[in-house]
Order: sequence, then C-alpha cells, then structure tokens
Amino acid sequence: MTDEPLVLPPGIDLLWGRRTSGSRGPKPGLSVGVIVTAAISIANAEGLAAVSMARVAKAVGFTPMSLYRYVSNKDELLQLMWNASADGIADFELEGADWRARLSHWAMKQREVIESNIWIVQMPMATPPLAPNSVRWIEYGLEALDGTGLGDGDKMRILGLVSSHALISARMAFDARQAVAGTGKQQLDYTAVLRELVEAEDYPQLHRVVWSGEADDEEPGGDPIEEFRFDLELILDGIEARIGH
Amino acid sequence: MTDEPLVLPPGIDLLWGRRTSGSRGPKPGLSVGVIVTAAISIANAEGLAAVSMARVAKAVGFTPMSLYRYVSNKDELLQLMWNASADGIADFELEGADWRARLSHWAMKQREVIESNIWIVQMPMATPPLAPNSVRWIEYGLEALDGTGLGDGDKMRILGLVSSHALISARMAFDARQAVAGTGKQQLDYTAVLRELVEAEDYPQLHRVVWSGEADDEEPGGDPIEEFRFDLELILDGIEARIGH
DNA sequence: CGAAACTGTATATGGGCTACACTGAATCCC
DNA sequence: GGGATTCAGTGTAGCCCATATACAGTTTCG
Repeated sequence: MTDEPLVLPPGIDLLWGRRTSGSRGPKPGLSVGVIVTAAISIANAEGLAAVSMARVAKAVGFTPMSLYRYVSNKDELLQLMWNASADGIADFELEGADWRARLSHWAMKQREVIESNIWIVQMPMATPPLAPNSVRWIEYGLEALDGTGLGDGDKMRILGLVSSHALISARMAFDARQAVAGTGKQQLDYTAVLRELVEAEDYPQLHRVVWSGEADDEEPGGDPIEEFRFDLELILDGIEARIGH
Repeated sequence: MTDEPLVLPPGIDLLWGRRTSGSRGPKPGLSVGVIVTAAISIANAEGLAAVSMARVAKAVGFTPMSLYRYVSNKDELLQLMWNASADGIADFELEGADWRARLSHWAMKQREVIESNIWIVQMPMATPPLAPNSVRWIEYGLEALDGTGLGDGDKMRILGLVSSHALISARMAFDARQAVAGTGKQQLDYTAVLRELVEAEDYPQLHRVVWSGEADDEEPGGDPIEEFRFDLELILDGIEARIGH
C-alpha cells in the first residue's frame, strides 16, 4: 500500500495522461495525436508494414528523429495506434435484454472495430490490455455479464476468450482476402490445394471432407461474419452451460 | 480438372517433397534440415526476433547468402520452422473413449507442442495450414470428432476454434512470463496497475473486480494450463450443446 | 574435353531503428 | 535585462536487416 512509483508499461503512462512536460523551450509543432493519426492512416492504406518512423515523419512533414520527442520508440507508437483505433468506444451503448444478447452485441462490435482497422491483426501482441480504451471495453464486457452469477475470474476469462476470438476471426478473414488478392498470382484455392496433396490412404478423414461438396470453407465464398457468429454462438452455448441455465 | 501447374504457397512445395534438384555441380554442404534445426535452436534460446539469416548462417558455419540456395527467403524459413516444430506428431495417438475426451486430449497436446516451441506465438500468421504436420494434425482432429454427427464444415470450424485458442492461450501465458521476467525491472503486476488506474466512478464493474480478492487473474500465480482447460471445457460444452446431447 | 549446372562467396543496395551531438528558440529566475 | 535552463527539431552516423547480382570454383553429362 505504499506509494511506490509504480512502473507502467511503455506508452501506458502517456495514454493515461501521466507524462508531464515542462513549460520551457519552444512550443511543440507536433503532437502525439497528429503522429498517431498519421500512422493509422498509413496502416489503413498500405498495411502495418508500411508504418516506419521515416514514413510517418514524412507524412507529418517532419524529420524522422523529431518523432522521438513525442514517442519513446516505435513499439510505443504501435501501442498508441492500437488504443487510438478504438477511440469512439466511449459512445458504445450496450444493447440486449439478456446477457447473451448483450455479450453477442459486444463481441460483434469488437470484431467490427478490428475489421475497420484491419492492420490490427498484423500487430505483434504485447502487454495485457491496459490502454484506456481496452479497459473501457472490459468494463462494458463485465456489464454485459452482470447478473449472470459468474465469478469474477470466470467473467474475465470469458471476455478474454471472446476478444481473442474476435481477433483471430478477423485475422483469418484478412488472410483469406490476401490470398485471393495476392500479387496478381493465381488465387490460392485452399480446397484445390488440399485435393492435390491429401491422399486418401494417408488422410482418410480429411480426404473425404475435401472431396465432399460441403468443404467450401476458407474460401472467399463463406461469409466471415457468419463464421464468426457460428463460433460465437458456440462459445455462448458453452457459457450458458456454465451458468447452468 | 485439368492438370494445371497448381501454384503452391512458398515453402509448401518443398515440404511435400515437390522441389526437385538436378544432379550436376558440387554436393551441397548444407541441407534444409540443418538450417531449420539451427533456426529453431536460436528461436528457442533467444526468441524469434533473434532469428536472422546472418545469425542462422553463423550457427551453421556458412555465409548468409548460402542459405538462399536452400530456402528462397526468410518467410519460407519461418514456415519450415513452424512445420518442423510439430515433427514427431506422426507418433501421436488419439486417446479417449468419446469425442469429448479425444478432442480434449488433442487440444492439450497442441498446446503442449506450442509451449515447448514458444517462439511460435511470435510468428506472423500466414497461410492457412498446409504444411504436412498441420494437415496431419487436422486429420487427427477430424478423427476425434468422428461419429459426432457434426457436418464437415462445422468440424473444420471447431478445430480451427480450438487450435486458435491453444495458440492464444500459450501466447497469453508467454506474455505474462515476459512481464515478470522483464528487463530486471519491477514486476508488472496487472492487478496493481489496474487498481492504480481504474477509478470507481468511471469503471464500477472493473473497479469492483480488481479490488475483490478473487482477481488473481493474469498473475503468475494462476496456472495457465488450468486456465486453458477452463476455456477448453467451455468450448467443449458449446460443442456438446451443438451436437444436442 | 568442353559445356552446363550447381554451390558457396563477396559485394552492394536499400531499408529499418535509434544514439548522439548539435542549433536555436522559449522560458524562468535573479 | 541577462544569463541559465529547458526544450524542439535536425543531421549524422552506427548498426542491423533481407536480398539482388555477379562471380569463382566444382561436379557431372554428352
């Protein structure tokens, strides 16, 4: 309970407004917000790989090194982008009569945010969710599960499970799109490739699946949103079983 | 049904033994296997970030460029590593009387493999699973779900869901360990940080969770395996509900 | 014996992050 | 007001990375 300095992960202090700066010297010509916005712009337009310090600096009209006055390194910039991508979350309104509808809504919204900032799926995972928007989001999730009788630990784990699945789902959809819109190359047809590689005697189960009609799986035809909903419903069923009702 | 060349993703042709090489010229002093083994060694010892072409080349005693005679680029090397990490999977024996026990066993084994090649969690996701070991693994998964009456598409999606969760679970455990064993810095106590940041009036739910005793969540104390099992059971419950019995 | 094919190397290009030293401007304090 | 302090932005340079290209040396085939 002593008032120790409390080390925060990089960028977190800045996000929570805990990084102070003196009043001497020239006025800053730039701001963290401007930098992060520019970086997100680039990421949305050209993918996360296109986000380099030099590239961002050019976008805001400064030299690369100037960015380091606002952001201590690139990793921190990435964290800030991740948080900023969820700006506007404060306006989120939890909808639904029961926990199931609410959590479903919560999950779909999360996937939506990821989808509209698709570079998120290329982000290296880092610290646990400590950014303000993440915390806010967890708060909403807990609210959705309020009154279910679940323990706190269970609630948190369930939210983690659902969140991580929203991310995975978006990533898989993204990968599928990439494969199709590849470098002008022939479309990567997952099923066709498997049909070529999978011999009946070595892989009886998979061979049957791949040659049966139904296996339109990873293909662009299958609606990723529907697939996500499938998984989500399955998880929700699991939660329901856990709640015991 | 024509016999078109069928473009395979990078590395996949090599993995399935479909890359031929002439017999002229000097005998190779190196092999893909040696390179991949060395790369995995480095990744296990120092993390995936330490795996660079130069680093691997030094490990095998050749110049960096020599590796390109065996591997067409770094990305391909990563795919080969990913596949090689699951070598030995052929000996896997599916255990369990019913599908639930079998799938559970399947999932736990998968997490185990990831855990013992923990750099996998740092890998950029790429193509859908087409490497031999991945395909073999799916085969086992289908076998586990055999006789459940589930449709092929559902089976595949369920396997994807469980797999992705094994990966996420391992990643979260890894991140937690990282946070603790950080750069000699003070341990990042998730709960403590949240207690500092989360105000009761702004985040009533989370505030309560964080200040209640139970919230020993992301902490090293909580056994990651147990947490994985929790999520897994939840998913299994969902599947059971789906099967309708 | 060429000619062809192949291995491994050396060199060089272009990109990345960021430490460091520096200039000049704004502010504070005496 | 004037010096000291603090800070913004720049330029340079170091080090790492992946890999294209050209080449030297070696093996095999016709």
